[in-house]
Amino acid sequence: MIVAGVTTTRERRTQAERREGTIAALLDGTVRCLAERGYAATSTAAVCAEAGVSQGALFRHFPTRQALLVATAEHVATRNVDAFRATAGADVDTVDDVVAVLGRLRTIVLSPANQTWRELLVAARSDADLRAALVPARESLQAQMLGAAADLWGDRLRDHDLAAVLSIVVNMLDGLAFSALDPDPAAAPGRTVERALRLLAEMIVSHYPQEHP
Amino acid sequence: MIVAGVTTTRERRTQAERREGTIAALLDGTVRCLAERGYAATSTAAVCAEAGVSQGALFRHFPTRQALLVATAEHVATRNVDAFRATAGADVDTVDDVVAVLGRLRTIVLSPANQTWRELLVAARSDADLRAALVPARESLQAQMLGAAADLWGDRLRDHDLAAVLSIVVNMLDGLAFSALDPDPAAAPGRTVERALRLLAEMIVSHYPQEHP
DNA sequence: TCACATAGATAGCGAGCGCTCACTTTTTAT
DNA sequence: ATAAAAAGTGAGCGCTCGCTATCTATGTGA
Repeated sequence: MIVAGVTTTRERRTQAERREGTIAALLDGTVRCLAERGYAATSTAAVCAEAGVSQGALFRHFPTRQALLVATAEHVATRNVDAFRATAGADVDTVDDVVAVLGRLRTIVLSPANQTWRELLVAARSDADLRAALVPARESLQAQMLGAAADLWGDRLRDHDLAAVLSIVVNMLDGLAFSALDPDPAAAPGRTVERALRLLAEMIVSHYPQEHP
Repeated sequence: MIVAGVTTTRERRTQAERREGTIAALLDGTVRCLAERGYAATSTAAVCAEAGVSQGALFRHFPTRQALLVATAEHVATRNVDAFRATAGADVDTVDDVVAVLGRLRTIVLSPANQTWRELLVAARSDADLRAALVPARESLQAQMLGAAADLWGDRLRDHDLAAVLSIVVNMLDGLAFSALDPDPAAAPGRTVERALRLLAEMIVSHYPQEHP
């Protein structure tokens, strides 16, 4: 005990603040574990070590490991949409514009938050409960990405093509991220990826409705 | 013991035949486990149950679980190339031709053999040894797919665009397969995938070098 | 035929997993 | 001030995992 008037360095927090703090630490720890070590190595013990809390604290707030993972999925889903929206507002007039946008989208897709989301998607394939829990987050994510794509290309592509272009772009970038065997990005021989992205940009721009000069 | 002349139902096999038989059973069992239950649930016990052999038999032929998985990866890599090559030889003159080819490629990508390969790719991301072991198979796979693509589009696309188109197509199909949350394929709302594939086909055909009539 | 090498089966070990429980510490309500 | 409630701790339980040791069955070469 400390003499009155000289407070300890430990700050006083309400129960709600403590609760939110450790939950946030657990979610962040889970994201880091999933992105760095993968789904299988994301044990409750590993998450707790990363978050700096005890296992008892984890199981106070999440009844099961899967509940923690589902909460993490919803956590990163919102982050991913925000990052995706941030790319909107750029120009997409020329091929070079589109190449720049695709490059920025690529770095977003390779980010830890997206890596986490992908890890959970794969795990959900063999886990019916996780799969069901991921569906809502996934649908809202897709809807919001479509909205962001409309901001980008809304006056360049008709609605009919918008969703299709979005599907091509994000699935290709996801496919690249999934099957990247080299830890270093852009280590592919001959810069195939760069050429593929430029070709895709050319294809997209050439499908803009013709303007009559 | 049975009287001479009346052989038992059990056939007599050489040691080499027994060996190859159980190894083949183990590899097939591993493929089935990976495709149906996923990487984490592909335990040595599960594989042995699927293959109908004992754990002792498994560890006689494969010193470790990872060795079994690496062998399985090389096993399916060759299968995948064969399936991919089989799509070559079709026409790709019209948009409808290309749509048909993309549809066939899509079913190949969704096959169990490819699902297995994808499961191993993801696991390799957080397992340096598995990753290193997968690199050769992956490179030969890419090279052979490029060869098959040349058979398909060799006289329609110049070399410069060939690898780029291949990258777009297979990465998009892989991305679709990776992030498919619905067990039923083509259950997406509004047939977005079909429209995306058709748009991609249109884009590819419209990038054929112009012929002067 | 028979000693030997190879193939396969079975029991079980140590480690790590998800999770529980008895307990202490901190905040809140009276 | 004090009792109740909530948050957080850490030892440990039951279980499954990859893997080993020991044993039996089967084919091989002399």
